[in-house]
Amino acid sequence: MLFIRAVRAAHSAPLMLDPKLIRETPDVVRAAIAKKHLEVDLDAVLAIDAAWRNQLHEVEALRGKQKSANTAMAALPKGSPEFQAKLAEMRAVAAQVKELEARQKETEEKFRTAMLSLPNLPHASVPEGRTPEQNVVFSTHGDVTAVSTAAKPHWEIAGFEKLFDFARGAKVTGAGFPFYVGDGARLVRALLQFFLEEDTKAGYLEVAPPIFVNAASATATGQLPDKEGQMYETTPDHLYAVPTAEVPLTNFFRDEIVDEAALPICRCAYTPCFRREAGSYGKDVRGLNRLHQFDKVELLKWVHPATSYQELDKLRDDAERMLRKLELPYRVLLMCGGDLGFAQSKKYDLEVWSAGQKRWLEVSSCSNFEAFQARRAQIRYRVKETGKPELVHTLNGSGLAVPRVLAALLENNLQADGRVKIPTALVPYFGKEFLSFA
RNA sequence: GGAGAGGUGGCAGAGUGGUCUAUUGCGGCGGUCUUGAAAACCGCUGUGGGUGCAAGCUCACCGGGGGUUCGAAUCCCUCCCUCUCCGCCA
Repeated sequence: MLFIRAVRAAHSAPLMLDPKLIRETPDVVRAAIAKKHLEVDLDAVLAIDAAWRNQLHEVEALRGKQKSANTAMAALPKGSPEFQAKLAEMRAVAAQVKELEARQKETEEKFRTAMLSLPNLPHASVPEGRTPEQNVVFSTHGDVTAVSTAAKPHWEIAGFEKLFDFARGAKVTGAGFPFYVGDGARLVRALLQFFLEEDTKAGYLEVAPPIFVNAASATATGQLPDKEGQMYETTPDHLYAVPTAEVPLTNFFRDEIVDEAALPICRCAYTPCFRREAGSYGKDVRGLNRLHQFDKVELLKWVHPATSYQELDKLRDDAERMLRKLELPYRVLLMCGGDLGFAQSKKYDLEVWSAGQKRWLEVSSCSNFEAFQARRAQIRYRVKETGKPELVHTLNGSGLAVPRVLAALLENNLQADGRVKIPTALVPYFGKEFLSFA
């Protein structure tokens, strides 16, 4: 039932790539898809497209016939023999239209489904590569070796379970839904406040969005139909708990035309994020590394296509700045073609150094979607010179995700006496200089 | 949750089966007049698809979906949303 709804929403939505791009320069599209190391039968898509256009022409010709017959019949007296003759003739045409239209709609649905299988095309600056190992280390910040001797994984810190109560969370809800208690809760609140203040200072307008969305919204940002099993879904209203604030935020301007002068539009939003993480059990799930519910501030931009890559650099730097202020060592990865998401044109990952686990934790992912999401969500701006609407480019990135920043902070700042030193920039928000597990 | 009223272009607001190719007004754009502006007057006005080098031509769109009919903004079914009143409630 729900699946049908979702699919219907997807098909009524416009396509994700410009069909003209595929018709006119199929080789460019083929090369771009190859860079993402995805298997797509473009020729099949083109064949369906050609069939659909043929059928469209047939239907249009018949509809034109109906239209002119209409005006003719309107001028004739109802009972006249001419009227009767025309009526009989048009009865047959109507039946034909009905049949052809049904066939054409069927083909159109096939075409849309095929189009949904086509990924967004990677930007020219995206490095070649198939696996995560082939991502490029774009930059590294801070000293990774300095704090590594005394550190231990955060879940092994004495008293950890008092502030981060996983056992009771599991009892009350399930695994991956911890309670944050005392200084634990206080630190979460301090980080969120810090992030929102920093983002607001950087020019992002704060928004508190709904944390449930409908199927149409989830489809526009690409959660549906592909990732349906990754979201929590409500009964009986069939709403989805947001996996990220990106979903409600991006949909804010869905089906709207914004002012060209208003671009770039920059917004930030805190929401809890809900992810089922189906299929990821047993892997990197200890402690705060991977949760079903976590807190995150998301950064989102709607920009003019001409400036979207400069805006991506700025967005990435806005996210990075917070890690610098928190004095956490981190690195920036530039994702290679094979590790880029389906919808992204270019993506940077920010990874914070986890001194106790001795590994990098992803805390932000900054992406340019170009017009991919905007086409699906029909978000456009009016070009002043031509007066015509054009698709905006959308960008987003975390700014930042709380639990992994928290994990790194606990591990990197653990003192010999068992307390955790709060970074100077965070002290005004936390209210004290040390977090205590006692 | 109950009862009622509605949903039409950027906005306001007509239209209840047939030149609707959606009346009109406001706003916006262009022009005439003017030293300049205002006023007045004249013209233009949305979105998407297909086709074409282009001008253009063509089809669809009156909240969404479906149906009746030769023909639907208009009639029927269904879903969504808004407003008013009642009830409940943080």
